Amino acid sequence: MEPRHTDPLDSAAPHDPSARQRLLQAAAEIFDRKGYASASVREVVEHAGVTKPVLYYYFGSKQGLLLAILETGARDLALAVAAAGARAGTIRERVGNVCMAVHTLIRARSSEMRVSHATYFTAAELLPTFDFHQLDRTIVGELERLLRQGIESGELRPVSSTDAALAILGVLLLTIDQEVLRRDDRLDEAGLQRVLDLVFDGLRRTP
Amino acid sequence: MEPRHTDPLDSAAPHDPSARQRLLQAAAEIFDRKGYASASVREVVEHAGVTKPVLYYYFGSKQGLLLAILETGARDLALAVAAAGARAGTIRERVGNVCMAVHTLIRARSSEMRVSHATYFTAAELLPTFDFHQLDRTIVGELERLLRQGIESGELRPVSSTDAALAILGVLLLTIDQEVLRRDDRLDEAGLQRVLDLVFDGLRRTP
DNA sequence: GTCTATACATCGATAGAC
DNA sequence: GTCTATCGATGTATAGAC
Repeated sequence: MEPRHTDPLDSAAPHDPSARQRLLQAAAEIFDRKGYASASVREVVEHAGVTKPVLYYYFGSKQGLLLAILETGARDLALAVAAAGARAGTIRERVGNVCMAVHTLIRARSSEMRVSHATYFTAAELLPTFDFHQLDRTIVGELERLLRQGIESGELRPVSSTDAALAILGVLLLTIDQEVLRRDDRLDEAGLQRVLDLVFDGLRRTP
Repeated sequence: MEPRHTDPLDSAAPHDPSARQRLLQAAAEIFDRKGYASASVREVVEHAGVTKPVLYYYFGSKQGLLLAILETGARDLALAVAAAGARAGTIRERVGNVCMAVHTLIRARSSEMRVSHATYFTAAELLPTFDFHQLDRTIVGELERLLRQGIESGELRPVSSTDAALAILGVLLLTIDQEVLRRDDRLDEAGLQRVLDLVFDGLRRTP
């Protein structure tokens, strides 16, 4: 009877392979709707169709369940960004690909991503030991790498690649925030592309 | 014995003028550190040096206390943005003033602002009835108004003022997120200005 | 592995005296 | 207005049977 919660990414389950996965999905939905702290494990297990000891068997604690959600989300986001940045094209296109990939992933996995986003910003003292900073560095690092390439090739102006990455990150944060908030006037992919183009082309009138 | 919590912005208190204010400050710090849902009223009143009935006398409930924090924060932020945008100068300077004002206010009142920010993103179902959307519209509206002026005067390119406002909002969100997360590499005012300049001048090399 | 039943703490909020 | 004392509900987690 090994404790399974030592590796929350392992998707195989000893007896009922679906119980663990159902718990993850149910938790994402409930944590999203009521907030992690306000959600009760009773609600989660009922929504997942299991009982409390099942949750504690797989995840060890309520926090372990949250941690598993954060880890899968961060892993998939990092993978999507790396894949999008690696595709061929101009730097502007490749940066656009990264932004679209993030946008798409958040839309596709909204509950998990909203839970991750909320956790990111809520109560450092309460947080489980999860290195959001590493995810940050991965994404910003990928942007900075692309922009530095663009500067060296002459496609972009010779500015600080760090500052440029932050400018792009701003557009990314805008998209993320809007998706997370489910704003009714939120940007679709075309709108995201328009704003991104503004950052590349500038607002100032060139004389 | 009128219930005072009908107007959370009223700063006058019947007997002990400091008790209400001390509760607001203590709550901001505790909600910031542990999260609203995880913080207990016991902790808050102890940290404020009062007893539970005092809290319920002034704010009616734990949620009423949160609401009072959100309202003062939103009011002051809206006032700061309006004042900064009204000052004379080029549009680029005035937009810069707005961003700096937001940046300054968040640094000065970090607990309140972090609590507001976390609430903004956490668990719509749990949220008190607070119209964050109105604050959003105020800030974005002010940006859009300024940018439209800049477009009409010829200082800026003839782009969509809505898209341009979103591009600037991205820089603002970047600043806010960094301050809220207390990142050690977060932008100071000079850095914020550099990123803002990049958005005005563009990343692309102009041929 | 998964169940029933429960232990045990803590929560938000209030009653009633002063 | 502010106190002490407490209520009733709910929380996470676990013991013990199977």
